[in-house]
Amino acid sequence: MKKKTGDPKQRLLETATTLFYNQGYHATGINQVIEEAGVARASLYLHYESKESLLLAFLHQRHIDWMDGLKSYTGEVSKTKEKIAAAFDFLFDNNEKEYFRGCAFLNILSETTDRDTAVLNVIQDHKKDLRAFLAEILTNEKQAVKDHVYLLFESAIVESQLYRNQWPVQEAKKMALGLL
Amino acid sequence: MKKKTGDPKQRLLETATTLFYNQGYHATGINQVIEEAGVARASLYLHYESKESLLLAFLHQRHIDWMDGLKSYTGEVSKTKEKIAAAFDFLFDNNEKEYFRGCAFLNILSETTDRDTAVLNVIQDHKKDLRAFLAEILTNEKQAVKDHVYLLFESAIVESQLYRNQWPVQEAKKMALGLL
DNA sequence: AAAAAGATAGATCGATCTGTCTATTTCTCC
DNA sequence: GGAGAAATAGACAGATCGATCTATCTTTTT
Repeated sequence: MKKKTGDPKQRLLETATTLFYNQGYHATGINQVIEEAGVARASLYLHYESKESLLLAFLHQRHIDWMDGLKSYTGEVSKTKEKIAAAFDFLFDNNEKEYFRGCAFLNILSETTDRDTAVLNVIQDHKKDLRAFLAEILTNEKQAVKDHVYLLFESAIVESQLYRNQWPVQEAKKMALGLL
Repeated sequence: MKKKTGDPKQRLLETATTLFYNQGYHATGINQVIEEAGVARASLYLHYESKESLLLAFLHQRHIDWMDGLKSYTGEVSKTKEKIAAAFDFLFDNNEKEYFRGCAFLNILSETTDRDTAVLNVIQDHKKDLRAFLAEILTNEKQAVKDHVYLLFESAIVESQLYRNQWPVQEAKKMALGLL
């Protein structure tokens, strides 16, 4: 029993976020979640009907928070190139803050089969939103450039997680800016 | 009990490959492995000292097989551009054969924490080998181009898994060839 | 103050988990 | 055919899994 601030539902979501993100979904047991959230077992099932619904709640909240973070970075500047640069800087800072744990959605994707359609949909929707957001910044660019920047952005996330190093973010940033 | 061809050790590795790759490491239990391999429980621990060592054997074999497959594609042609095109074609065909299950190494990476140093090392070594292999094909190109192609190659894998669609492979292929 | 809702601890469920062990059978090789 | 290795089935251990349930306590609302 650790946390004690906020209401139980909020603490469960926060704890699940930390655990699912840092050790994975299947590697995290419900017992650990309730223990670290300081919440009774029955309270979990009062607010979430199953472990999977807790996962969905986590992904949903993560999408909001992550996109908000990204928007706060790109919103600080006005030019297209600056916004793209800011987007990569967001990845850079995230890596520092979250110890190169990579993309929460892609990580869960790896644990997901085609049968988990609800989970798969949330993940795909998140990436579609991200892709649309980048495309809007690049509104005056050709579709090929929009796609290209998106693909570099994605590999920056994955590869920095893989190598536990910022070089993919910095390289991908240079390449993306070079396309504009 | 399903498989019955080949020796038990081989069947265990084949079954573990299928299961770890398609449903994930933590989602796969040892019981399912031995049941589908048609092998006694004791036989598993005769050949592999733990579940993790079976995972390491899977990753090791997968590295060999996957790189062999890649080399057989690029070995068919002689020009640099053709080899890069062939590398992306390999991804394309892999997606068809393996139902967009993506990169075995990146999938396991998502289930791996910093404490699993043995697993993490195998994954990083695989990607280093891949990167070196692409760099060798691009031996006459600048380092920035080598890195760029590598990053596009990686996102082609990840994004086609995400969308269950070949467009990222085809787009990344065009972009990579456009750099040369 | 009474009623309703929220939260608690903890027992319990059946299933599954990784790993060990024994005892028996099958195979290989000389 | 005989010795030794390999493989087998299956019991077993001890822990954990996700989920349900009861019964009690606390908080909020009216």
